[in-house]
Amino acid sequence: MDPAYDPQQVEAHWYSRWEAAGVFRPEQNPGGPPYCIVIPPPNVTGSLHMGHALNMAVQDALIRRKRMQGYAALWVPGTDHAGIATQNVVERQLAGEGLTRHHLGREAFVERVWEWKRHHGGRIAEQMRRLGFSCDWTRERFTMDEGLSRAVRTVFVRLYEKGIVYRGRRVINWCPRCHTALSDIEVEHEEVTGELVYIEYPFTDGPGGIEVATTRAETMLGDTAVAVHPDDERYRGQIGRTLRLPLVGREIPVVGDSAVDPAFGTGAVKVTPAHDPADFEIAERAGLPALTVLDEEAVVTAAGGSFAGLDRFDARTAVKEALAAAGALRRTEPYAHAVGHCYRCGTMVEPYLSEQWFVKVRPLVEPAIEAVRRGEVRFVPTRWEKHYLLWMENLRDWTISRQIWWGHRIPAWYCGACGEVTVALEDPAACACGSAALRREDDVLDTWFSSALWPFSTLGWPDDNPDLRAFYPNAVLVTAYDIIYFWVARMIQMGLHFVGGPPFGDVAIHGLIQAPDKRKMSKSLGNAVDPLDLVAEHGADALRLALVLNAVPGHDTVPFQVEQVEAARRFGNKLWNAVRFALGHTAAEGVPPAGGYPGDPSPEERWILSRLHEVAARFDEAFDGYRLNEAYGLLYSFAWSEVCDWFLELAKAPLRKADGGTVARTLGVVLRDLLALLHPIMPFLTEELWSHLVGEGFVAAAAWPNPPEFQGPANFAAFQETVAAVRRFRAEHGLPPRHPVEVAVYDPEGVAAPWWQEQLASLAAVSPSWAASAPAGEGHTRLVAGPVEVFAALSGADASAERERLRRAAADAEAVLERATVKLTNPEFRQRAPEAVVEKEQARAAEAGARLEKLRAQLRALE
RNA sequence: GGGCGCUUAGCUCAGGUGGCGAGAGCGCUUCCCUUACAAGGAAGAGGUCGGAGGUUCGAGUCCUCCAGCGCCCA
Repeated sequence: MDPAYDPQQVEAHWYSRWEAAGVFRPEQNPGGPPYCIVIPPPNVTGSLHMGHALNMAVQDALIRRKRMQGYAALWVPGTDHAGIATQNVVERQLAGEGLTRHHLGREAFVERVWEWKRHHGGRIAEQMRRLGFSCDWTRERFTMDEGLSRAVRTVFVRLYEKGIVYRGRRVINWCPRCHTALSDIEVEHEEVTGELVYIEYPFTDGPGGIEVATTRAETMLGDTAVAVHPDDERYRGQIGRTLRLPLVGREIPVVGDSAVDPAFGTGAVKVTPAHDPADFEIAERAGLPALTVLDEEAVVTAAGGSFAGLDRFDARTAVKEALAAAGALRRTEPYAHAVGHCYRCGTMVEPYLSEQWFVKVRPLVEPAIEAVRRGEVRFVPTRWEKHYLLWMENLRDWTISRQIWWGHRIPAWYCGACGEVTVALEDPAACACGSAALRREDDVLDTWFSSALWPFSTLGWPDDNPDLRAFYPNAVLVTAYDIIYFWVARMIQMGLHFVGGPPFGDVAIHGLIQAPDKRKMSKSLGNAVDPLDLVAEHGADALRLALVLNAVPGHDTVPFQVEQVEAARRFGNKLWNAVRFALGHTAAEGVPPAGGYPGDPSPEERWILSRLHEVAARFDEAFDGYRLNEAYGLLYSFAWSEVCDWFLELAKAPLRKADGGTVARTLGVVLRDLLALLHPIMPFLTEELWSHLVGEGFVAAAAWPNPPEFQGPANFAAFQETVAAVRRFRAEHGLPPRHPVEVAVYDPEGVAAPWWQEQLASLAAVSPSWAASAPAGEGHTRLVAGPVEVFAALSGADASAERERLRRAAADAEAVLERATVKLTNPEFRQRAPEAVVEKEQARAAEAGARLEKLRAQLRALE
């Protein structure tokens, strides 16, 4: 083995070996209970970003551990077709050739997208392999696959038949750049400072008028009424009167509607039914016409008279100027409000009246709320449950049609003869009326509609099959909180409705990656780090460990710094070298892939074995609660601060001897278990080290460690403190680390054991004599290590520095004693605090008191 | 306007159900190339736990209010 860990070299060859051996398939553990995770499918257009890396690192850790625990573990990979995003990508490509999709026509364009997908759609899968994610690629899925498309179509048809999917004409969110409708949650609201414009609409039948306020002045061209609250005394008498719309000249009525907020603006609102969802509802109630004045491009239509042809923003300026010229513009004031933007392209969304397909959410939502309330689906951490419920309870119908070409085309046909709509699983040849003049719906479905089916469509639904039976419901869904609404909520709805049970038991939520500038990491903000760059430099293992260590459950953000990845890589180097050290001593007898714990371990071995048992147990507990940061933090410090810093050092002395007992074996077994415990998060390095240390099978397919309980030696802490005391003595006196110091150990309580002698020589570079009583006289000082005292010769050390050290130590002991005494002299503390706490405080006081006494005695001796 | 999260060492952050004598990584200081590792080891410095009240024998941890930062929803 090389003296240094090289991630590139280690990570080059394992993935293909695992895959070839079928390790990632659930068939690996044929008898095991099923455990399934479906991946939140990334966009087929996308490349792996840090958020994916974290999300998938968590899933891989879960799945690899379950696999080692004997489960038939299945992680289904795949991508979604990302309708709008993918179409945008290919359209951009076409634009480079001076073409639009309309030049090609629908069929050729869709074929072009498929071609793009064949060439570039596999990128993210390659990146996932590079990161070591153990998906079952033989079950890879794509939302546009034949099978998944059939699932989509089946769901659509069945929901239509139940009246849950319907077609309707209303104001929806429209992206004028993508030329499509968007659902409510695909609109991102951004606070902007705009302008509230006050316009006077004069009465037609007398003097005066009504002043209205709006941020979108151009929409006044499409006003068909002014609405006021029926109880608003200012306007009560005006309802039923008629106003003349400035610039346009149209006569419009004043109507009463209780949806109007009397506190907003002047309390009178202009009603533009075709360009505002709330106005549309008012218009429906009042029987008002809707006039479309902005077209699909957000350009003023012919209905806008002289403003026709102007872009919405130019129109806004022009209308305001015209109003001012006409004397109708009363005033303007700055106004901060949230404006919707397209989540795919960032363009300002325009409310737009059009015919769309919707999902009626009420019937689906109720069972989905119940499933969470009853605990059939559990959010981890639980606080996300509140978000979920709040959202579900206030849901509006979901707009599912998209005016694009790439996606699942809606299976609806309109009859040219009778006008009937036919929705069917199989393409119909004719309408029920007998006419063959059928025209298929042009629109496709929201990509999220197909994503909602992912937990079962990937398993072969609607066909009954062994995968669906074994792996539905999935065990857990791992996702960032930002797609709870987009995805999680809808999966629960669809799973309950179509498969009869919730799609998963647990929903493990993690945060979003935060860049060092404290903002969300994103390409558009320019603060993104490419995970593949980090992998190239530090290795996938280091990246994975760093991400998971920093993902604290319950936090919105996962802070990311390159330094953390570097630290994780150094941890890898530490492990590498620990194994390298062990190999020199374990090679002869080998380390078995499981078991092999010593029957008669030395005290040092018992110590590390007892710790191994405790750490493994605590690791499992934290891990099972999805507290992976805690679980791996535990392993990190155990590996570094206990195994390497102490046990490896303790092993050296026995290993130097001809008969080292079972130390080599214990070292091998402890490291082996450590590798297995770390494997789910650092798959490559642990596999490489396993091949050197164990040399048999894959750790990826090894049994999960279950180290037996051992009783560690009493007073191991006193030993560590004794070593530390000697080291500190040298450091404080400026003596080199192994500078000879003559010491005598006084151990009145008899806590020291025979093995101390050898280990003090090895770790502290001293060969103590054992004093029967506290040595008196000058020329030495006294180091207090709990119940043990070390008398160190002062030759070569500065007595005044030593006095200073003793004074500081005494002050420290005094402070501790003081704090403890205050508590203990409080009768209420003794009475009310639990006994264990009181005892602990007493012990602390006793220890500090004894220490103080010894230090003072020594101080007197040196003065 | 409603809801949520955050504020702990120079920096970035951990600290389930209150017992903390407050931890980690990075950075900093001193010593050490001791044959696992200098990507390292040993020893150390560094904190009125955002502010003010309250509950409690005891508050970084629970409650109220305030300030600042961030996110979501309307």
